[in-house]
Amino acid sequence: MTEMSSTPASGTGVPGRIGIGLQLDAIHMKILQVLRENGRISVAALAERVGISRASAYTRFEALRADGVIKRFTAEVDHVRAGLGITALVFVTVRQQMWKQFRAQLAQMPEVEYCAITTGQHDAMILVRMPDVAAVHALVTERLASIPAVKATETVFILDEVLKRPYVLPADSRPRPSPRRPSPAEPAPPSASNVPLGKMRFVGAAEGRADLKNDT
Amino acid sequence: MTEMSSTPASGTGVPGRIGIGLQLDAIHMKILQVLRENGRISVAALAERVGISRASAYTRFEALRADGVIKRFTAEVDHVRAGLGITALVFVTVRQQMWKQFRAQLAQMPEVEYCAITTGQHDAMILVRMPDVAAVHALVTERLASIPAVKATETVFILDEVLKRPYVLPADSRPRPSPRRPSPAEPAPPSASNVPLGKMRFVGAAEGRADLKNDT
DNA sequence: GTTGAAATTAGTACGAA
DNA sequence: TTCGTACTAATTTCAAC
Repeated sequence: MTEMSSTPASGTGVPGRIGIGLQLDAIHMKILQVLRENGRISVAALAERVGISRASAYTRFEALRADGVIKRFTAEVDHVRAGLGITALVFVTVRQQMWKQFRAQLAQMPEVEYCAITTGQHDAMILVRMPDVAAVHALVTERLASIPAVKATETVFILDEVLKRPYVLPADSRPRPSPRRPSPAEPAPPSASNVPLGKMRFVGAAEGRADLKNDT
Repeated sequence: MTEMSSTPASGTGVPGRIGIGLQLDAIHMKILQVLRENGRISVAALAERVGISRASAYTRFEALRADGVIKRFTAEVDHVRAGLGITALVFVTVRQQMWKQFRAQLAQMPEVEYCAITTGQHDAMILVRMPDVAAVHALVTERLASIPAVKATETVFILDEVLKRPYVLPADSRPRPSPRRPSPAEPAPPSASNVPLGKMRFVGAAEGRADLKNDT
């Protein structure tokens, strides 16, 4: 009832993709930059730091949330302090045409913090946080290995997390003129089509992995 | 500013480990659980959801922040919407005794969202977000390859991020009795010492990597 | 640790530029 | 659109229990 960040008071109540039309300008970026470092800042303070009025800050803030640019606000918890001192990466090779099963099983594993489908020799990378090494072992050998969709796994332990930035924004790399396509006048920067990707030494996705989401 | 081990404004101004004395109980965990999903919830609403009084919620909230259990509050931004549509993992082999250099160079690369030191055949894993594939290529071949500490890299693209949980807590796996050591009476669960780690198929850290933080 | 007050601040709804 | 102001509602703080 007293939730601060509920989003019922917006026009579109569509759960999926909404508001793809919001063009982000420099002020939007600045707002994101502040918010990713201090997610609990008041909108008034945000307006002051960005250099706009409070009313504008409220409007933009709400627009960013409604459009899905800001997906959620979260607290970063020290997992060691919370009792999960061990972090491991599990690289999974998934049996073809069983991706749907794999995803379904993952959803039932709350200890998995992150899972990404990747190119390369493995199909997916999973990051898990566990109280001890034995728990990782149990997870991999008992729970993951018992999933039919899992063909093979390779586990690696994280010794230290050097850095974890809240979120990377384009402004971090270099001030791009605008998130639009470059005008035909200026010399086109190197694109994916004219760059020697072979130098990157990455392995393409295994065959049959192109269709990730619609699978039996 | 984006180093992980920063300790924001709190009573004790010690930069390193502070407040190691806070023992987390079930209510603390519940607070973390709520806060990781909704970082902008008011303390009043938090108290209501957790089932304690407002004052207690404030006390515990502040204690969690001061003790570093809650490291920061952040906004999760849709990187695609923000103009960074490509995510890649770069596995780096670091030249021995050049870890300090490697870390220093990483600090100057804002496009790096995450970096972890791992066991296995590679030494570090970096997650980068870029506007296009060409930018990844440029980063790897020009910026990373030019670092003396970097011996070799292997790049993999992320095709889809299946899940990203705000933060995993022990309560997610199963209700553990307490984050303390088990009493001698109960049968000890399998620990790291008596578990066949060989079945996990993970490769140990390369030699000379044990000393990660104090290096020349 | 909890309840209930006051003081402060946040969020909203208008106008005007 | 953005800004500035006033109004309303909420939160935070501080008191006593």
